[in-house]
Amino acid sequence: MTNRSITIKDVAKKANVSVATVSRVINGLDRVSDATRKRVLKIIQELNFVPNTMAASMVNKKTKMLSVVVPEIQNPFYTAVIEGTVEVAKREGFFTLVLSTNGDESEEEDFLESFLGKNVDGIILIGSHKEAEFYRGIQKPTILVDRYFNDCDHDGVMIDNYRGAYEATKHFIEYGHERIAMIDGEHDFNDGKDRFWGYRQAMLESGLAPDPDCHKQGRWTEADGYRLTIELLQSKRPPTAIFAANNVLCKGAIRAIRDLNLRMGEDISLIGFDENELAQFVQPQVTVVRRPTREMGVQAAEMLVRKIREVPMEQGNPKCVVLGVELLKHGSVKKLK
Amino acid sequence: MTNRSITIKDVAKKANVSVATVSRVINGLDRVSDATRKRVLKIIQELNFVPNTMAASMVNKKTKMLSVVVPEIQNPFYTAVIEGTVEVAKREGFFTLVLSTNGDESEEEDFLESFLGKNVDGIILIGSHKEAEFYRGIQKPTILVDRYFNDCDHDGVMIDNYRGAYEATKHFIEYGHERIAMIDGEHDFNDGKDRFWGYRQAMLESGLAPDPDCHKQGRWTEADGYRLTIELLQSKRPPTAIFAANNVLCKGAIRAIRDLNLRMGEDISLIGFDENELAQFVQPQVTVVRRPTREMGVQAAEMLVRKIREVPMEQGNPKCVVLGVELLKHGSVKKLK
DNA sequence: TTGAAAGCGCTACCAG
DNA sequence: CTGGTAGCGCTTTCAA
Repeated sequence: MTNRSITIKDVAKKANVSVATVSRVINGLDRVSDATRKRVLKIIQELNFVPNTMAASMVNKKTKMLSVVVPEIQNPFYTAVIEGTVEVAKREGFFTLVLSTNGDESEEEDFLESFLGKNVDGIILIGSHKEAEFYRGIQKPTILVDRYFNDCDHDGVMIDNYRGAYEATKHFIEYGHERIAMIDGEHDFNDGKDRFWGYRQAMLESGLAPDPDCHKQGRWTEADGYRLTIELLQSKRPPTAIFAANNVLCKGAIRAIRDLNLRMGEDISLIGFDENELAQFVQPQVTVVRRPTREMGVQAAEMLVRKIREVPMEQGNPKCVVLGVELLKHGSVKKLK
Repeated sequence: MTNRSITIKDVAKKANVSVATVSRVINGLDRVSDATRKRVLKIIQELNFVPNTMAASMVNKKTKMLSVVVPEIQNPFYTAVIEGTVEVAKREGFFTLVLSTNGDESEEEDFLESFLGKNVDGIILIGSHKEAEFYRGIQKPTILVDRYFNDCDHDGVMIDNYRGAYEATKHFIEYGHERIAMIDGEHDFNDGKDRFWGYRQAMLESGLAPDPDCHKQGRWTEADGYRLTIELLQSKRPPTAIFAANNVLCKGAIRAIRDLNLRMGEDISLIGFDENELAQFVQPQVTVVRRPTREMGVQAAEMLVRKIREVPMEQGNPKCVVLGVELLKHGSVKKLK
C-alpha cells in the first residue's frame, strides 16, 4: 500500500542533526536546544514522519498496550468489565486490546502465545482454563477477574458470589418460600461453585433440606435456562421460587415463565444473578443480585497498571480483591406469609 | 516479572549452529539437514524458547494481526460483525484485535496512530468519522463496513439500507396503513440517511404525502426511541404504524408501547431495523428488517485478507459490496383492510 | 547445508 | 547541547 515509510534517519539527515537528537525531540527529552528542537519538529511535520513504535518497543520493552481476555463478547457482563478497564487504561496512557476466546482454552493459549499476547505490557484475564498451573505459566503482569485460582501467582478481582447467592436465597426464605430451586451451569469455576454453596448454605441454615430435585444443572445458556425452568415447573412438586444463577439463565427462565403463562411474582417467584435486559423489561421487574461489573474492570486495570509500574522486587504475595454484591429487590418475589 | 528472556542466540550457541540456522528451523525453511534441525528443535524445547515475533515483524513488516474498529461494543450488531471477521481471520492465520471507539472520532484516530493501529496488517473499520478525507489518510489495507464514503480509496461492505426501509414501509402500506411514522437518529452516515430515503420514497410512491410530524428524529439511543414513540403516540393525530430505524430505537419503542398499555400489532403497528432481544421476546414478536450482520464481517475479512496478500499493483478501483436485507414478518403489523 | 554480517527503526550510553 | 554507536532479536542475502 505505502512504499518505504520514512524514518528517523530521513528526518535527521534533512535537519542536519543526528538520529539521537531526533529521538530526543520525539520523546520530549530535554538537553535539546530550542532552536534545533523547533527545526526538527518542523521537518517532522514536513515529512509527515510518524515514529515506528514497534522499533522503539524493541529496545525499551514496553508497548503501552494492555489486553483484556474474555470468554464471550456477547455477554453484557463481560463488556461492562471491558468498559471499566478501557476507561482506566486510557487515562493511564495504555491502549486496550480486547480478545474473546469463546471459552475455548486453546484459543486463549494461542492468544497468549501470539504477537499480541507476547507484546502487551499486562493482561486482564477472565480465564477459561480450569487449572492454576496454566495461569502460573503466564510470565507477565496479569490480573485474574471473576474467576480465581489459588497458587496461580497473580492478583485477582472477584465478587462475592457466595454471598450473592446466599442473600438471594435468604430473601426467598424471609418471604416464606421453602421449596426453592436453583438452576445453574457446570461448576467449572469458583464463581458457579460459590453460588451453589451460597444457596445451599442459606437453605441449610434455615433448616430446609436441600432437595436434589430442586437443583437443576445444565450449561450456562439461555436455552438451558429455559429448559430447566420448564422442567422444574412441570415436575410433580414444582418449586415456588427459582434462583437463576446468571444473567442468561435468568433470561431463559423469564421466557419459560412467560410461555407457561405463569404470573411472575405471583404463581412463581424468581431471582436472577446479574442484571439483564429482560429482567428489567418484564413487569414486575425481576429481583436480581447486582454485582459491580464495570467496577471490576476499573479495579483490575488499576491494579494492573500499578503492577506494571512497580519494580519487580516490591511485589508481594498475590492478593485477591473481593467486591461486594447487592440484592436489587423488585416485584418478582411473592410474600407467602 | 521475567528476567531476560531467552533468544535465538542462546539457542544457536547451545546447539552449536549459527543464528541463521536456528532462524531457518523456526520458520520451517528447508536447506537445513535433518540432523541439525532435530538438534535445534530439541534445544528449543529444552530452553523453552519462544521467538520474539516483534523482532521478526521489524524485518518482514508483517504481524499477522488484523484489527476491527467499531463504535460500540455493547451493540449486538457490532459484535456480530466482529464474530464474523474473527472467524475468517482465524481461519486465515490472523489474530483479530477489537477496538471500541465509543463513536468518538479522536479515539478512532488515536487508535490508528497507536502501536496497534500502526502494526496490524489490515483494518476493518466501522468508522465514526464523517468525511472521506479521513479515511483516505489510512495507508493500509482497510475495509469499510456499514458506513461508506465515496472517494475514500477503500473497499467496503454495506447493506441495502434504502431497500430495507423501503420494504418495511411498503409492508405497512400493503396492510393498509397510511399514517406511518419513522423514528431515527442523526443522519451522520449513509446508513441512517438511506433508511430515511427508503421510507420516504415508499411513502411518495404510494401517494402518501410525508407528514413532517411523522418523522421524529433524536439520537440513536434506546432512551430516544422511547421518548419519540411516546411523543408520536400522544400527539393529536397519532400514527397507526411506526418504523424504528435501528435496534436500540426499536427497543425503546417496544417499551413505550408497553408502558402506554397499547397492544402491539393491534393498537399500534411496529417494524424495527435489525433483530433485537426485546423484539423477539414480546408477543406478538416484532416484525424486523434483518440484515446479515455476521456475514458482513465474514465478507469484510475475506476481502481484507485478499487485499493484504495481493501485490499492490493488482489493486483496482475500490469496490463496495452491498448485501441484501430481508423483512422478517411477525405479528406486530396489523392488517387494516 | 551452513555461517557471517548487514540491516529493520529506534533508544540510550558515552564522549565531546 | 549534540553526535557516534552499540545494541534490541530476528531475517535474509551472499559466500563458503
